[in-house]
Amino acid sequence: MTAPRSEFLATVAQRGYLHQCTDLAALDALALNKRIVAYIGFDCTAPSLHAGSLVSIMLLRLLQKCVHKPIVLMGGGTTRIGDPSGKDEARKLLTDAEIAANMAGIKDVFSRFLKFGDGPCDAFMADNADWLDPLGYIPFLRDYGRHFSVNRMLTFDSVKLRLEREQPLSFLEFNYMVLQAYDFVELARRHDCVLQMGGSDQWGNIVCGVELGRRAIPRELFGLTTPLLATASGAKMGKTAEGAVWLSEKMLSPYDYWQYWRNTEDADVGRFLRLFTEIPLSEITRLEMLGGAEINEAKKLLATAATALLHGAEAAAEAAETARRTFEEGTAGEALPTVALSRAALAKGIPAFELFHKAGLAASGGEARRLIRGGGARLNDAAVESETRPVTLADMNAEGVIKLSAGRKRHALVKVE
RNA sequence: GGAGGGGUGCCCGAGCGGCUAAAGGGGACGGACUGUAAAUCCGUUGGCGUACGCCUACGUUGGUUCGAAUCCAACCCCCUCCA
Repeated sequence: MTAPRSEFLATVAQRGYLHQCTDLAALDALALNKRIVAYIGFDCTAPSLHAGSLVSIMLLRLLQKCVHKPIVLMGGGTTRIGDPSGKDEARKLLTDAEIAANMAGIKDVFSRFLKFGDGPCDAFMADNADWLDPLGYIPFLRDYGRHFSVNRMLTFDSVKLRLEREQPLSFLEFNYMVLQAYDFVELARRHDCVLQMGGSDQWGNIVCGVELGRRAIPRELFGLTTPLLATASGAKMGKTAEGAVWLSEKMLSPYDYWQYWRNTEDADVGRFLRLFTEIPLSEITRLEMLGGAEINEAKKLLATAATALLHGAEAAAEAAETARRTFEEGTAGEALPTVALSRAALAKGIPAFELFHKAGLAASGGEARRLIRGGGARLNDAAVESETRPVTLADMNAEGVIKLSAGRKRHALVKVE
């Protein structure tokens, strides 16, 4: 088909958000003529979202910028079942209190990216527990369950994967698809929502909703998915050694968030700039042409722009400055993780391995010892020779700080409290 | 309900009475090389102790044995085939 003409879909296509769409031409025509309402659903399985959800978040933000109306659907009800898509095993069931707490954390993330309110394009947050909870199960099955062919359901990847791997799929999980489809219909009825978006792993669930809309309302609904992101070398987005790249500063500092983007692989820079920043496309085209070491400039822009969207321009600038001081000047910046020790403890001297452990640069004393033995530990930029070398007040520099490094990238500061 | 197979470290997976904190691979971390990239090569990879060492660990609980991840019993869970 020809390129989309609506501002929203044209941008979606140009910036790399588009994977599949149920009917791109018809949706484009709709988006061209009127304000559309679209939603993406989010699980409440963790107290925050992580970088893996960022494509979806940015997509809702883009929708709003194009003067359409985004709905963020919290899966307060469906989280009680657990989405089997892409998973080998059922996840453990969360309590209602955990779900409520997680929901609060996720709301906080969205408040950074979307404008909420009562205006025509203001974002709006829905919770499917509102309609799933009061729903009696038997009437539900009578009205909607009959529209689902098990044969058809078995052909969807999410189900097929489990069956092929001979992993059990409980009847409860099997229901997830039906409930998510029903969410779409309910949002269409209540809020005139015509489009559901999501990651490509949600395609089956989304198509189910579109089909249910046609049969049960009936009404033409649309689905659009984003590509499932992996780095150029195949690693999953949003995961690092320490775990997920969380979008909450309580779980991942702005500095570490900045570092995550700064360490993007060369081959991903252009793609990530398009998806995770709002830098104009013409500028991105120029940036991704940079070769060799120059591409590092593009990575810094990516890191600062992405961090500014989430944590604000000030925190992003501070992270950038700390990184500049740490890596380019070889000194230390304010945003590095810090441990405070009592003057008395330092006066007495602390074995180096213990200090590295305390500073969070090693998970255990043993790991710290191995780090030192392997030559990866540095104190004020000088290699630590002995595992038990006492670290004392005499090691403090002029600013009263001791800088610890594990490898070239991980640093921490020790201060006297 | 019957007959088989299986549950091992972050993950996969070998081991099937002592030499086993447990092969191999993946991942991760550190080093070299670089550009805070990728690829490659090298090293490390349960906890605690400076150290001979101690503690914890092979689904759970007991048992046999000088000694068990390895043998026995019961229980829990998973898979396959049959009814």
